[in-house]
Formats: sequence, C-alpha cells, structure tokens
Amino acid sequence: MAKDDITIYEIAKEAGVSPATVSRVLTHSARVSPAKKTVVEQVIKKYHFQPNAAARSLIDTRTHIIGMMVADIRNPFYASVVVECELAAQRRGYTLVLCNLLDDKQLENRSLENLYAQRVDAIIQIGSRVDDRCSDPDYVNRVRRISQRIPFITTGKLDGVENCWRINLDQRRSLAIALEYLMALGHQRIAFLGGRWDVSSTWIMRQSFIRFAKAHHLYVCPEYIIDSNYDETGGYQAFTKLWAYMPQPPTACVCVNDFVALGVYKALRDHGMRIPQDMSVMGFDNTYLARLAEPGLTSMDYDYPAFGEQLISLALAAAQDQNPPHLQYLIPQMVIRQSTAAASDRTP
Amino acid sequence: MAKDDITIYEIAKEAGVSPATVSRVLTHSARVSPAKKTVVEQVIKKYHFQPNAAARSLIDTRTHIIGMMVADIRNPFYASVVVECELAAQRRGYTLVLCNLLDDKQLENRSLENLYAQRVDAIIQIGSRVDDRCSDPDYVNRVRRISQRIPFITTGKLDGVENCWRINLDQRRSLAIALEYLMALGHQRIAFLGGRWDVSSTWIMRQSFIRFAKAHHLYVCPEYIIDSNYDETGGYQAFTKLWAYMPQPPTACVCVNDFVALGVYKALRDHGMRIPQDMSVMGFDNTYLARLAEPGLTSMDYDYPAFGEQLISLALAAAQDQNPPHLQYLIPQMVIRQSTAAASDRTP
DNA sequence: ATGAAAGCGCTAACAA
DNA sequence: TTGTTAGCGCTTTCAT
Repeated sequence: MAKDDITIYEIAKEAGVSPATVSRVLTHSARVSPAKKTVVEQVIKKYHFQPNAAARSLIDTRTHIIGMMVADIRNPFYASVVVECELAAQRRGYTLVLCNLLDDKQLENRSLENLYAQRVDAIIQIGSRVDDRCSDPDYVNRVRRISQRIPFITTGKLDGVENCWRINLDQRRSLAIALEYLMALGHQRIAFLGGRWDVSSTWIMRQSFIRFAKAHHLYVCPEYIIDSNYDETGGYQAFTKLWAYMPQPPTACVCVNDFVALGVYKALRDHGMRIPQDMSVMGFDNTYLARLAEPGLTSMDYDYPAFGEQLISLALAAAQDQNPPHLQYLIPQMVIRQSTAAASDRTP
Repeated sequence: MAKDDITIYEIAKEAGVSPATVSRVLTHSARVSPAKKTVVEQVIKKYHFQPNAAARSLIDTRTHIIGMMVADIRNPFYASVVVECELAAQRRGYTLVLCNLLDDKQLENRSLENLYAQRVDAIIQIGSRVDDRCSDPDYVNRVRRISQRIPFITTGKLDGVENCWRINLDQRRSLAIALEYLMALGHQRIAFLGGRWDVSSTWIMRQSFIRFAKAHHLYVCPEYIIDSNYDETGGYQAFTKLWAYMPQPPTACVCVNDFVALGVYKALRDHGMRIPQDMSVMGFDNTYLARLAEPGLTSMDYDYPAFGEQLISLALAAAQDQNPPHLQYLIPQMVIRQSTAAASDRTP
C-alpha cells in the first residue's frame, strides 16, 4: 500500500477502542455504544479514513466491482450505456471497471482474464464477439470457464454458455415500429442499409425486415439489403452500391445505426438528393448524432437509463444467485425528427 | 471471494510443492528448479489459475490500478483520451478504473473518495473542477488531502495542490496556428465562439486569441467573443447572438470545440449562409464529429495516442516518486478540411 | 532451491 | 457491548 497508509489500527488506538469496534462502526454490522461510536466517528473524520477496499474484498464474498467490456467507448451508443450502468452501479455502492475491446481478440481475451483476476462480481459484455451470429468456439470456451465463477451478462449472445444472462434489444419490435411508421407515410419501397449478416443483431434486424415487408406486401428485393461496416463510410458505400444497380429506387432507407445513416446523408447530398423530400432516412440507437444531424435524424431509441438499470440489476441478481430470467427484452421507442416524411413517389 | 475459488494452496498441493514456490513461479521473483517450475506451470494452466488481485495488492505497495475521472465519456474528446490511456496502461500491466463526473459535484467528491478507498496508484482527472479558472477551495482541500498519498495528474489545474502534475494542451500555440492559417486565407475579422470565462482552458484560449489578434492587427471587438455552453445548442446560440448586434460581420468563426462548431453550422444554415463561402468555421479537438460534419470541419488535433501515453507514463513516474516535471505541454496540429476557405470579403 | 511462517488490512466468530 | 483471535489469498523474509 501507499507509504504511510492509515489503517483501522491507528484509528482504534487513537479512539481507545479495538479494531473490531472501528470495523463495526464502519460497516454498521453490530451495535456500538453511542459514546464509543461518536469517538470513533470523530477520529475517522479527522483522518478522512477510508477502509482499504482490497482488504475488504479479501474477506467479503464480493468485491463490489462489476467488470464491463464494451467494443469501443468512442461509439456514443456504448458510451451512453456505460454511463447509465455506472450510475446504476454507483447507486448500489458498486464500482465499474471498463475494458475497451477495440476489435482486438487478444485484447478481448486478456480483458476477460484480467476481470477474473480482479474477482469482479459480474461481467457485462456489450459488443464484439457476443455479437457474432455464430459464436467463436474459442471465446465460448474462455467465457464458459470463467462464467462458472462469475456470472456473465451480455446484450448479445454466446451459444453454449450456461451461466449467461442476456438483455436483448427487441429488434423485431423495432423494425415493426419503424416500418409501420414508414408505411403510414406511404412508403412502399424501403431499403435496409448497412451491417453484416454475420452480426447477430443485424441478422435479426434483416430477418425481421424481410418478414415484415413480405407480410405487409411491401416491395422486396435482395438489392435493397446492402452489407457494409458500421460507420459512416459504410453508409456512404452502401448507398452508392444501392444506387448503382437499382431496379426500382426506394423512397426510404432504414439504416442499421446512426453512423451509417450519416454516411447515407453524405451520399444523398453527393447525388443531389434532398432529405426527406427525395428520400426518407432512419437511423437506429438515437445517439446524439441523430440530434446533431442536419436534418435531424429519425431514430430508434432505447431507454438508456432503463437499459443501464436493467443490466446492473440483472448482473447483481445473477451474482447473488437469485436466478433472474436468462433472457429479457428492451422495448424500443421511435424518436421522429426531420429526416422522414411522406413518400414522394407512390408508384409501386 | 467467489464460491469455490481456487487458490495457490490448491495449486501447490496438486503440484506437490509449497505455496511459496507457486508464488515464485507466478511472479518470477526467484529461481525455481526447472522441474518444479514445469509442474507448477502445468497445474496453473490446467485450472487456468489467476492469482487474486486483491490479495496481491494488499501486500504489494501497488494496486496496479489507475483511477481516471473524466467529465463525461459520451463526449468523444474524453472518450478518445480514455481509450488511449487504457491502451497505454494495458501495455504496462495496469488497469483503469473510470469515473464519469457528469457535472455533479457530489458525484465528483464520491468518485475521488472511492478511488482512494481502492488505493489506486494514481488519479488522473480530465475536465470538471480541474477546469475552473479559480479552483473550488473545497475541492482543492479534498484533492490536497488525497494527493498526499496518491499522485494527482490532470489536464487542467488545481491551485495549491502540491502533489499535482499537469499535462496541458498548448492553447496559446493552438490559437496561433489557427489564426495564422486564417490570416493567410485573408481573414481579418474573426470571431471566437463558445465557452465561458470561468473555464481555465477557455480563458487561456480567449486571452491568446485577443493577444494574437492585437499583435497582428486583426479587427478586434468584444462582440466577437461570445459566451455559451459547450454543446451544439451553445454554438447555435452564440452565433445567433453574434449575428444580432454585429458592427462588422466576421468572415471566420473559431469555435471552442467541435460541438459548438456544429451548432454554428446549424445556425449558419438557418441564416441561409454557406460554409465556407460565406463563413469559414473552425473547431477544436478534432473529434470524429469534425470528419462527420458536412462540410468536413477544420479542427485542431491533439495527438491522442501520444496524449494517453504521456498521461499514463506521467502517472506512473509520479507514483514511483521519480519526480517527473510538474507541467508539460502537448503540441497541437491542425487538420484542414472543407469548412475553411479564403475570405470572401476583404474589407477591413 | 525450497518450505515454514509471518503479515498486508480488514471482518466475523467467539468469548467475555 | 466489546475485545481477542483467526483467517481471507498472496508474497516475502528467514531458515534450511
């Protein structure tokens, strides 16, 4: 520990009591006579004493630390979730340890081990390999092993890990809300831009998209679903590709996230098309980018404070063996801005 | 600790050696005969054993944890710094504990105490009360106390805290680069939009702005410097105010950060002005917003990887009593995009 | 080179 | 109600 670190022994000595009594005052774990309690509290205050968290967690069954692995905190979606998780954790006296995975499997593995070494009470992972449609077997093994000791919570999935809890965004529902809205505006030809088939959440979105479109007799063709990465360059490329060989141009684009939507914005401008007059655009995640965009981007919102609350309370429930449900869904909500409007062209 | 947690005793027993030997293998702290070493390593591998970090840090003088307090991780500037710090820390076998301060003094105080309770090896704070031009005396006292045990590193300042190290962005330099560039484009009337006088870094920026402008005979008037908050609404309001009572309209706006610049973008559009033809706009921090903006925003960049490296190596040097310099500067660099161009109007 | 034993700071039985 | 004591998991003398 730090140089001349103060301990409960010093406090005890100065207060004229035993270390145990100091501990009792600290933890409120047992009755202490008001007189001694006051003295102890004063000495504690005098030195601004804070018990050593490491020593505590050696005894306690809990470290009161939650490990959080996210793909990249620079993405505002993850940043929002992390902030809300941190607040929810704080409220319960828990601390968050954050790990960025940065698309680096090595780093992801090390982060996991590191959180285990810290004996965190639970691990929450958002993004990266829990988003794979087909879980990476190597990673599954790693997590399976660790999850025998530490509950593993994710917003994605990891096939074959027993001690795993999931909170999933209700993509089916999101797509339905989005498409119903666009249909009501008269859109019949809608494209789905961005993302990849091997990403679980994207796969679900696309499946939901196709099913809904078929069920509601929207115009559907494979050229309306375009792969891309998840940033604005992806959006730009996706739209460019869409435009290149298009049988019938769509009147609306649903984008896999806000970044991609902004890439589509740029592409539309470069093609001299106006938003929303010539093309309606929708994003997902309702990050602040949606608010910042010109025109404001209609986007699917997830109640982030509720999201954080749910993740943390799930993590703690699992850590306390309360057997919470293994799969929960988060209900989305649409935020309508200026990027969507009535279809300009209603020919089928 | 977790339920049936495995310890070095189990490892030792199964390997037929003493716990001390296992420890020696783990830490490479002393020679162990190759034979035993191999056995121990195999058992460790078999159980994927990771020594309990809390138990280690009880003995060790170091916890190998660095506490990081940032104003708000959702701001891409902070997010970038945090990611780079995390990488730099990882490289040295250190873990980062992140705290968001969220403009909540209570939370800021608690975060500080919490990091102390964890006996982190160093505390880095970016944003919030270390940005006050006049340091909050209460906070100074808190940090002063804690910094007697844990070195305190910041990108701002905290008057009267001895054990404090600073890495500051070289605002004077930044402003000079920005203004020289705009002057070279023929701009004579330049406004400085956004931020507040009571924020240290903004104050320095404005002082540098005024001094440079005077020294280079640019048109200077108080109406060209407008207060606002630091997000895009601030930028919008600042520009609106600027436009309301303007003796001579400027031909370029330097904005305190990229968010504010995007607010200015929006205001300009609402006034029917084009960027950069009617007005050049510059941002600061070169976040991805600058890249995303339409047109691309010219912005002042700080070498983020270097920034993270410098912060972490400074933190560790201070933690190891190596007496590093108490104040270092970070050299900025301008990234030119499409939001700046030759002045349209050269009348003084 | 190796093991026994002490101790890091704290809490929780167990006595008193 | 209070103090004494043992022990959490690890590392590190100190012997051997």
